Amino acid sequence: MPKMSDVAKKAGVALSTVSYAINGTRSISEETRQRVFAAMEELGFKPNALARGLASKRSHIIALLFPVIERGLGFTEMEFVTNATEAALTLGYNLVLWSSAMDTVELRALIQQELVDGVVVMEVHRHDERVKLLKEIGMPFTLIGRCDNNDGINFTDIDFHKTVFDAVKYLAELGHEKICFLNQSEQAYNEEYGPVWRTQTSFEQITSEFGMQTISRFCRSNTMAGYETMQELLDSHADLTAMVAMNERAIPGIIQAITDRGWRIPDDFSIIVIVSSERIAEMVIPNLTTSDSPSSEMGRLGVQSLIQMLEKENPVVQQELIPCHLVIRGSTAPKNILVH
Amino acid sequence: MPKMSDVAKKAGVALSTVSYAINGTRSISEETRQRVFAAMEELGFKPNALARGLASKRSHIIALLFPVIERGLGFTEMEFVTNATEAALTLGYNLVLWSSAMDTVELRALIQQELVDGVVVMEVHRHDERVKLLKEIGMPFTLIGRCDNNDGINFTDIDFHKTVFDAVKYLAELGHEKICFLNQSEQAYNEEYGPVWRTQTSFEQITSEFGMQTISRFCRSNTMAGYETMQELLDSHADLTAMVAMNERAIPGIIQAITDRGWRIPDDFSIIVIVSSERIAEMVIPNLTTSDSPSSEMGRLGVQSLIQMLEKENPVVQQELIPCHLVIRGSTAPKNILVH
DNA sequence: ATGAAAGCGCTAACAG
DNA sequence: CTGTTAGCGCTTTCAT
Repeated sequence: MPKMSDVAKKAGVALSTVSYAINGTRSISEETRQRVFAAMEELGFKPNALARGLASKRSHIIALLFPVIERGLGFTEMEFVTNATEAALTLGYNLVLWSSAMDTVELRALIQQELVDGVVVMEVHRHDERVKLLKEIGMPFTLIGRCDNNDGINFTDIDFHKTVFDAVKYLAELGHEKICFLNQSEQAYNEEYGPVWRTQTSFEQITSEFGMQTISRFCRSNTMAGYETMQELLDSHADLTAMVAMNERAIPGIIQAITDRGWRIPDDFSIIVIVSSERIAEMVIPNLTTSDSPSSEMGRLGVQSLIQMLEKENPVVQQELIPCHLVIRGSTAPKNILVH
Repeated sequence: MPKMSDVAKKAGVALSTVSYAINGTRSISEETRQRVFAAMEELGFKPNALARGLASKRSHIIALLFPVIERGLGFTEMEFVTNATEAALTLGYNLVLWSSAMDTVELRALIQQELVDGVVVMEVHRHDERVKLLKEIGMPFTLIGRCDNNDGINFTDIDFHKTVFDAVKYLAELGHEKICFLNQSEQAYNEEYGPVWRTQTSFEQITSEFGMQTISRFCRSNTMAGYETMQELLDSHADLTAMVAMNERAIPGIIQAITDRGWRIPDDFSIIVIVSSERIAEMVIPNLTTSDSPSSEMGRLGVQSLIQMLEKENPVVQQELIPCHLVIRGSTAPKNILVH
């Protein structure tokens, strides 16, 4: 592998000149620039990342604290990770994966290796130990999600309030008067996991603004839980005609419970799945009306935001709230005037 | 951040002694070892990854060439990535993500940065340019999947033949005589993408061994393609009673096409989805009989295999073939003796 | 069993 | 505009 000194020799310049030519850190006469690049080309030279990082104290590596599989998700995270990787690579960074389930001790140990320049944090909770740690250490970071107090903190999050609002509004316009919200697990809510906590809060507020009764349920993320929760729900509220759900894995159970009652979707019951994706929508027939998660965009933005704070001399605090995108498909319809 | 010289000073030993104590690269008296570790503890010292890598020429970073979203990608890949990350971290390595869609020029450029010690390659094709490149450069690598010629190459792959065999055998035992295979896209087959190519070949061979007619279809990975392909298929073969499918995203369309004919699953038609997962199985009611992909295991094994070849002085070539695990659920039943 | 010192391949003062 | 050189924080030979 050729090194910088080889390039310098071949170009007939000092080693540092090659470095400056590559990094553009100081002005260089066009002529020597040409010669240096020609020499690099000829030798197939690529700077050694480790040496560069050690000398400059910038590794050009960022870490992604990404979720282990457990909660309801899948596609959306994958999309997120794909786009984050792509964005990082495009900007000349490498993305390493760290588990979001890591405790603060493990996290601190990894950070102290000084391998990464910054961290993108997924699965953020309202009060997040990891965020506290990153702040304390002084490691640059950006959140996918947000905490309770976000002063001076970069984040990219879904606009859950607008997402819930749009869904409820759409159902209300279809004539539905009793709308239920089916959230993820109560445990996630108690842990104040952002998406679960925010959507719950927003739904309560929004239904009250609409003058509606607030009906909601927590539900673990699997088919059986969806079935049972939905059974219980319809037993308690026989006049329910619509639902907003944020629990992809419970969907088949929910649909089954509705079908078992002899009701049809969307004629007798409408359902919108929020923070979802086209792929989930198409897994079911009729295709689901969903509010699609802006995962790809967030992956890109999160990384870009982190990198700008690493590279700009005085970075601005970026706090982006991106709404989900409502896509109307086959699982929603005007309220059936015939009562069930 | 404390450095090694600080530890050495505090412990009253030479800098190199600290290094040897940490790496165990040469014997050290128990007493000094104690002192060194006490000093490290006290200072909260962690070796700098970049410096260590530069000096030792081993970064303890490996790259994962992982797929962009396009093919059937989803849960299984996510599981794979999660476990690979976990395994790497456990063994003291960091995993960086590189896109599997990268061409050989980009790949070469990244490799020449000498950031990574080895590469785990996903989405392997029978004749894979990237594999050729890695060999040529002399970069250690392991495949998730395999090529046509695997002499001396480490790989971890699914045992597609056994997977197809088990599925066909199970259906045959249920009395089904005409069984179709629904594969992924013809394009993937023409590109000789491992899973698509191998399952196709195996299915042809196995049905012929069973004395069955070989009926198969390629199908793009979306609901509509599934619907149309299934329509055409049932038009051509009205006496078909069972199917093996390796195309998760086409499933809803397939089911719809069956239902549209007035047939019920599994009474009138049985279906097994291979190289799938419990999560997919549960997305549909009745829950699908699937042959689950050993993604987690492969993620772990792939990484372990790569790391052993990086660390052992004379590594053995590891070539693992892992079968999918048939889980019988609600989409398969004995052949209905009443013809359709 | 331990120490001294020469790099690893770069970046970034410092000097002209 | 360019060259010289002192590190970055480790590993690893070479001594002792």
